[in-house]
Amino acid sequence: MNVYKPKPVSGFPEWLPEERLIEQQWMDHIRKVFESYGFCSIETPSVEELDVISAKGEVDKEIYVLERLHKEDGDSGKEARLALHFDQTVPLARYVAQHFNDLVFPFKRYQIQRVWRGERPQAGRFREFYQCDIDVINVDALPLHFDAEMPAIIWEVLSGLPGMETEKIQLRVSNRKILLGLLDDIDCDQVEVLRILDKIEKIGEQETLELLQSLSGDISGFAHVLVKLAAIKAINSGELEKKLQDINDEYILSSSSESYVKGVGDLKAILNYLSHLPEGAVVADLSIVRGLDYYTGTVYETVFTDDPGYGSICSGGRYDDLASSYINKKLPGVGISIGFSRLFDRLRQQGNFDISRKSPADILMILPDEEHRETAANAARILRKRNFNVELYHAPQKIKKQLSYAERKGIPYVWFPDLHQVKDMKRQTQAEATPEHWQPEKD
RNA sequence: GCGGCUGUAGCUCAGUGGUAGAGCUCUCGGUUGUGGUCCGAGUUGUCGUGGGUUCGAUCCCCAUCAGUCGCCCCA
Repeated sequence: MNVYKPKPVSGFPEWLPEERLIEQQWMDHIRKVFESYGFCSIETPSVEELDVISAKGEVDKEIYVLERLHKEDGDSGKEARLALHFDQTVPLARYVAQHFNDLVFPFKRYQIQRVWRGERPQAGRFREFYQCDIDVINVDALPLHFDAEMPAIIWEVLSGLPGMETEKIQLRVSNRKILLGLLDDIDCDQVEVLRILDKIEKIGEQETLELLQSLSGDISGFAHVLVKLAAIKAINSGELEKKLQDINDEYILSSSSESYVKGVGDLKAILNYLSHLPEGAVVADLSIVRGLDYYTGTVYETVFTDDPGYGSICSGGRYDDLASSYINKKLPGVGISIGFSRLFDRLRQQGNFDISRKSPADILMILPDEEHRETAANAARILRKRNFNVELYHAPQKIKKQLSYAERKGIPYVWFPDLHQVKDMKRQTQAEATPEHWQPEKD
């Protein structure tokens, strides 16, 4: 016999039932918190036309395109090329533009879907993964309060996830206007400068400085100031103010830049709005700039405090006008996205999950013999009506075998319909019970 | 796309120039209807793929594919 030996497809994760059970709990929790802030749910197709994804110009992302196997040679010119979306922001922009007249603004939506990126998989990096996005989009102008609401929601979501109890995380906030404002008068490649400053935590201040000084343009004389700025971390607006002042005293920043002043002001205001969160939950970190080019103001990143190198598990920011490629309106927005799969897989590998239950069943109904099948089925029906999940064992096999089955599946209770008794597998106790009145003991 | 490491049973891995092993898992049993422990028995592999060296290769060489880590980039 020749069998095809399956191999996992790298970067396309799948979980065992016990892990999937936790994953579903996570999604339920996330949805509940999002909805508690009034966000509504939408779902967009897995694919967009390639023209939509590349509307802003060239696409340097690793995007999967879809192709029909039986496509004929002449077809290619007629059909729009389809691509799997690599984030949920571009589909959102298209969605908002398309349904503009039917939406109520500010439009607050959440979206929990898979996205695809054809990058090389690594720890915490997949080619197919879930993102949980929330965004607020408004017409013409969007209040700054929303920039502060994002981290508050995320903090509530993340700190309430099963398995996160022992994890320390930190939301880092900055504003792109701060560094960009200072770079305005300087002849340099701004994107390249930000890209280098973004690495400061990884490569250190010294190497960051050297990289900046190796750039062409007028940057080298200014590099040490930028490094000092990017190194700033502050847990509240007072500390941020002070640290900026220190640098200003020493180097006489050209803080006359309108953009710089606005960026600092917005960032301080956000920190003040978030003062109700535990200290250190959200910090200002001026090295955060984010790679995506559409962010224009506030930017977010989230890391494990003890392992920032794992990468951001939740990022986002503010954009002035995302949908300009699709509609002739000004639609500013702010959004943030939980890297669900990255976060989930880390906690899974660390063994943070209680994976004792491999089935949603609360009760295994024993089938003692064929004569008791009706009695057993009936008891199961009554219990199901009372919102218990009940599995009726499939064959009148030895009790030993049926119990072993419950044990292996992690089903916490076993019901003996002939004896009118329930066994608590964990406590190893067995007691009389009726399907109409039985209640599990509280933990 | 670039660089390092790896590729042997379902899983984790050992091993030798002369056609392979351990642990775990799994299945069954340990008589009279109550799981996890323990004991006993049993199943499992084209030693990633193709070529070369050799009397002979899973072990040496080359290529290739796949995995993995780092870079790039990002959730």
